[in-house]
Amino acid sequence: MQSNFTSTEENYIKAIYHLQQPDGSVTTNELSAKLHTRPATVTDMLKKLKAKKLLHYEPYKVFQLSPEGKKVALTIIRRHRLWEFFLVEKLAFGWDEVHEVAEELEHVGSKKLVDKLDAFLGFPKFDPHGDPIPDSNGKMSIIQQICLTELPLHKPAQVVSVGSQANELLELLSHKSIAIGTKLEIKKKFAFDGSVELKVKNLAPVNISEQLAKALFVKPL
Amino acid sequence: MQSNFTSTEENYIKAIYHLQQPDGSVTTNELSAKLHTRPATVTDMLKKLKAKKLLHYEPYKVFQLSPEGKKVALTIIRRHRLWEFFLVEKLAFGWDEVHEVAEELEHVGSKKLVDKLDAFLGFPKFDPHGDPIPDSNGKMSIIQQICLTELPLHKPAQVVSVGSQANELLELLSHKSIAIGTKLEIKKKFAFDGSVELKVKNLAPVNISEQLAKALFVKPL
DNA sequence: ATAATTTTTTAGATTTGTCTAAAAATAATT
DNA sequence: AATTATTTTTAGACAAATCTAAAAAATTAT
Repeated sequence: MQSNFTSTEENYIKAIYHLQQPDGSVTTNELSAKLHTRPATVTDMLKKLKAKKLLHYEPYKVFQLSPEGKKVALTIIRRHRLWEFFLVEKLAFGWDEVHEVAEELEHVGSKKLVDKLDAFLGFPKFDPHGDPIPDSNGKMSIIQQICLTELPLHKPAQVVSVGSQANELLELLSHKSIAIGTKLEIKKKFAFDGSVELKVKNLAPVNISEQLAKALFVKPL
Repeated sequence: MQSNFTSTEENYIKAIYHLQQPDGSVTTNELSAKLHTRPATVTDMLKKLKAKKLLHYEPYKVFQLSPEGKKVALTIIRRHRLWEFFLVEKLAFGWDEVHEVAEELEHVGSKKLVDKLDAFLGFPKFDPHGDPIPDSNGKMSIIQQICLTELPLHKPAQVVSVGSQANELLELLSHKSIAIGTKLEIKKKFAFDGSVELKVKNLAPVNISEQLAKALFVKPL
């Protein structure tokens, strides 16, 4: 009864899931870019995933996961986010250095392991990046979060997630002393370049670029 | 600076290490049997490991790990035993059901992960089967343990390790209520079949076969 | 609507880890 | 010592995941 897909297949499934969120479909080129493989390689895998009934796919058309594929994706995401939580909460990793390691741990498939880990961690609902952790049935909590660019001036809010796990982003955030849970408010918006001036309690105001603001998601308080 | 061997290579290295203990050398057939692959397949891998300077090997001769190979083996064994400890102590796995899962986790190579896990667990010296855990330099504690077959009559002793992790063995031990740490003594030895009668405090005497006695290692108290 | 461009797929090759069958080397027997 | 048996290696093939180069389909532009 254990899933039994290769790590490679799992990586494709996960990538398709993320690209098709919330309800769209995905193209060969998008997936090829995300996984850093050539389009020809992607095509081969699409045929394999279709044969395993995980994917709705017809040649030259856009594609999306089947319900079974989506279920598999959620179990992989569950494993990934539980391990991230473990690494930060128990092993004292920085929240910006867990992604690569979790990327490996997520492919250990034992359901018993994952469920016991979940229990050991106290059934956490969100990972250290603020992303929801699916439970053993694939259900996730939804956070009402908005992009920092949509936060009104002077409205207190708390950072709940970041738009990607790119190292460059995480490095910049740590440099600016911004992390999940940081409470902040916007003091000023600059129309010229879209940059905004943030105020975090006890810290000097910082100016962040529009790109960075777009990668931050907050919950108004 | 991360090792960077494939899981398959790591499995060969580990198997060679165990077969060559304490100082002997290994044959193609032995390794083939241990890994359930054909001798021809083993030969291919031996050439690859030799090319990577992990193995002393000449065609048609017995072989053994080079010092570098041994170092790699010890890091794999370290990972395996730390994860076994984690699974039993933190996730409440039975000590007889952790082997397969640890077999997967051991291939996650991040040194930082392993060292932080080690610290989280309190730098344990022995895994749940009583086997010593190498430290981050590859050093292991040695236990002065003897085989149960060598334990004198009426000498109290404590089980410290088992000869293999075969499921059949672990099942039998759990049926007989014998585990690592169990204190026992031998009440009688039967010359006819080598079986022995054991007494564990608060339990009725049990008779165990010679095969089983050979798989149990104890520390006289 | 036809031509040009982009996207996607097909075809053929490569690497890793495996296999079977046959050949070569070593070990055991008579 | 010569023959037989066993062990090990070589040779050739296959599946998985990747690549490059070329062909086919779809999209965009003129």
